[in-house]
Amino acid sequence: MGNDEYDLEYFREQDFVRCQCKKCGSFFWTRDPNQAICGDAPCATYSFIGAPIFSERSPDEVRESFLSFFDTRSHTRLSRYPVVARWRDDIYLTIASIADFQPFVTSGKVPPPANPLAISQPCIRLEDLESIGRTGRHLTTFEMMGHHAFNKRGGEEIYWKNETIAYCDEFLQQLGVARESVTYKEAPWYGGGNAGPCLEVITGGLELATLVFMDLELSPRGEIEIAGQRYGKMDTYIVDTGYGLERFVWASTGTPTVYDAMFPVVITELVNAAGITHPRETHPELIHTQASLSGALNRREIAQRVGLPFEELTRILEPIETVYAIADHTKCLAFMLADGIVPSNAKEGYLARLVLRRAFRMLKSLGIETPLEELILLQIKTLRHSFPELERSVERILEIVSLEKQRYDETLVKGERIVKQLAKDFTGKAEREVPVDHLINLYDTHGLPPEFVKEVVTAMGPQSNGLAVNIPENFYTLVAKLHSEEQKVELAPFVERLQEETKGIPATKKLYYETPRAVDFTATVLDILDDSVILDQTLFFPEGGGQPADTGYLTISTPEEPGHERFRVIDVQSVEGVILHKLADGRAWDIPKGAIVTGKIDLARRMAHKKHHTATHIVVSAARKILGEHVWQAGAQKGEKRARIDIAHFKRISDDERRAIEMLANKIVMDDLPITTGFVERSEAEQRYGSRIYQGGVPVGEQIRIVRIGDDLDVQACAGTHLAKTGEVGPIKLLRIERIQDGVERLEYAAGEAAIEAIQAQEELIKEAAAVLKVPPEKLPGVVARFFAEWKELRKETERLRGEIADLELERLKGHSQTISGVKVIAAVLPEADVKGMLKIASQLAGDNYVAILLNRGEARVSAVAAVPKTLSDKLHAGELIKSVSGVLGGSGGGKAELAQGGGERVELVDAAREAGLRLLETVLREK
RNA sequence: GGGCUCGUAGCUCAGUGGAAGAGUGCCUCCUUCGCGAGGAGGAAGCCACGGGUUCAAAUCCCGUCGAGUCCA
Repeated sequence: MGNDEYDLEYFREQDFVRCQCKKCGSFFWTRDPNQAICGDAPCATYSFIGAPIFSERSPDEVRESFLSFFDTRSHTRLSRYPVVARWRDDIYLTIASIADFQPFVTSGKVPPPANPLAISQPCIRLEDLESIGRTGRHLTTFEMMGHHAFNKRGGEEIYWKNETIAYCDEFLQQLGVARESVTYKEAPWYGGGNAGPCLEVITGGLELATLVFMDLELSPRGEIEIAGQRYGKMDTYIVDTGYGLERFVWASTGTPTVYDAMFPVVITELVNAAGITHPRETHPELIHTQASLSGALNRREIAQRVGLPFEELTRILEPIETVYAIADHTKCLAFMLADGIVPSNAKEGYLARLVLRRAFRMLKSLGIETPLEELILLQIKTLRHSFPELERSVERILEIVSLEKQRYDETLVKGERIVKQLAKDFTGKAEREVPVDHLINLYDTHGLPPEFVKEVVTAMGPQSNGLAVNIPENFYTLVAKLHSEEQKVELAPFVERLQEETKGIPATKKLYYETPRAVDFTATVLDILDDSVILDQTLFFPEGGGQPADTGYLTISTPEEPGHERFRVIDVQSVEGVILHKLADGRAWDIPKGAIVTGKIDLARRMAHKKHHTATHIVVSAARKILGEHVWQAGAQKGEKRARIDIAHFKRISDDERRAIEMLANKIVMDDLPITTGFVERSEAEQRYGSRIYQGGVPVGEQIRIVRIGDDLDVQACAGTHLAKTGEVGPIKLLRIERIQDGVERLEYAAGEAAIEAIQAQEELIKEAAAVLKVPPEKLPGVVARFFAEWKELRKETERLRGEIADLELERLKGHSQTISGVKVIAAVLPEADVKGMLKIASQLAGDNYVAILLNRGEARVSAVAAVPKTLSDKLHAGELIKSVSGVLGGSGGGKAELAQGGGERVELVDAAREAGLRLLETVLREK
């Protein structure tokens, strides 16, 4: 990016000068020709602490003044998007206002909902979690106020750089910011695959806004290099501005931190609950100085500047910093949970759990008893004027947070036991310090942060035997390193090639939408690609949205020879609107280009898919009714015999809920509601139905296909084939529910004929089971329970009887002993005995100073047991003895010196094995 | 989406290839005016489930189900 990017008419007209910062060397534009530094942290300090830049404004006032400023300048005001970015597959959270329009609007594939537009978008960023509360300016949740203009090369330009800066200048002046105090700093921006020149808008040492002129995208053959990657010009160029709402509020109050400006109510509540005093009251001057310097210097440097030991400064600041962080986290959670994130061990749910657990930990560290959910509700109360929608979710938030608290407490209790056990394991060892890899392992597998491990070990006192826990500075980096080696596989080049090759081919006409009930059609062959045929139009539905492809036949028809050759269609795929029909046995090349073909789809298969697809919409809508508004489809797969959906829910679905969902789904079927489908303008659909239409994913294109059941009972953007009325689905049977990850439940169900088949199969199972027991099916549970109880009784009885038999055998065998070299020996074949019994007999014989070799004789296997009295066991190893006996039997064996077992399959050699054992005894005992 | 743990008596867990264990709780009896407590004895296990390897599997391998946790 060259310097000319910033050499703008507006700057020249307004008598700006371009200067270079004496400290950081970056270039900036200012109306003050004597300005030496860029004015940004860390080059400058905050000059507005205690001296607001303009008159005090509430968050609501700042937002309204921004939006109405752009209202009157022909921008359309948009309502906010959710903080969870469901429309994107590359990020979980909405991290900027422009994120609402990526990737399809920014790339030009989809027109913007309005142009130009203005929005105040709540965003969540968790990258700097550790800094929250400490720096005075970092927030996990902030509102990015943005005005955006989407320009297309060759089209009419909405506006570009000059207007953007003029708007900014004017807006700041309207608020009362002095013209000369504003600096525009050049700061090339890149991120998320895009890049472009950018100006940071700074006053009072604080960056209030960022004006990005996005016109580059990642491109391997691009001419511009930024941070080691190559970028090329985009087909579009976009004004992407971000005005930090919280920064404006802060600048208007001049409080020590942005938290004091944004969360006065929550902070007061927390300070009281913790029984501390805000250091603003106890150390007003210190706080003023430290706040002013906080953008420019680190904690150690500030301590030096104010003449306090580092530890002393930390002691004063730490409690209030924790309060700040809790205030921040409660707002973050209010948005996350209200927008439907379900805490989980994976995906966006994990991020919610991360924040929840940090909040729990911080509350505990301050000794605050107030439940977290109450603090979140307090946040919602203070936010309700701007975001009334948060209040709708209060009940669910209460339940989720208290459930999470319970889970958190459980892992801590469990963690404490694990750590104590670990400490015990170390008592015998020479090491007096827990190795780092142990700490990493505890965190990775059990979620126990090293600080917690240290706490527990310290609390053990003398019991820990002086065990030390030293936490390395870079602990979390080490954890990250552990995971960094997992690399992802690249997008298959195959798909890219297909995209390349289908570029010149017109999109296939989709007859399956136009004539949904048709079975056959005629079409012209446009091209052949690999194993696939491309037609000008088709009835074959390509795989997509969890619905498998249609199958069927293509038949070549020439006027002379109608229907002379038939080809099986085994798969159908859509590549950028071009539909590929894959033929069996690679026979696509047997069809000439330009040929007229007739196609016929497998109707039974298509009907089964339709039923399962419509059933999917019905089940999701039923689940939403029964479980709550947060239920969100996380994935789906339809088939001929069954279908499944994954939905977000914060606890296991109970049997009662399962039955209620099944019943409601079938009621929707019985109500025989009409299903309407049709293409609608994207922005119109979004405005009318909200983001719930994207349950099944976000389609590309200006027009999206909307499928509605009844009177908006369920509305989704969906490309699949559907029935005309819910009654056609037939019965819906929930087959099973499994939890595929924490917070995500998978429902499996069958619809139509498949449902009946599933019910019949279940019936058959019960019938078969009942037939075995010769009882009527309804008696099954009772009888099975009784049988199981009886089986356990009998097992115990057998055990007892075996013991008795062993005792009897013991006495009998003693009468059959022989003496070898002065040692009493019993070697016997006990045809009926079991291994356990033989072990018992043998060990008792050994207790009475006999050497025992016992063999049983099963149908296919001989088991052998040997026992040697303790006094002899150093001379004669029972394991060795049994090895030689078992060797004869074609097997092996082993065990302890006093008791061993083995066996083999040569049943006919039992007696030979016994003899072999005796011979070995003779040899060994003679040597003794 | 990927990684790592775990599933054994009602509960908490040991056992890592050769006879299923401990602590705690439970039951009975003894001691005591009674309670707390102490002593003696006892009951309690499909070692999650299904395969495989082996003479032998709670233990090793594969799969299923259930749970925990970290990372993107």
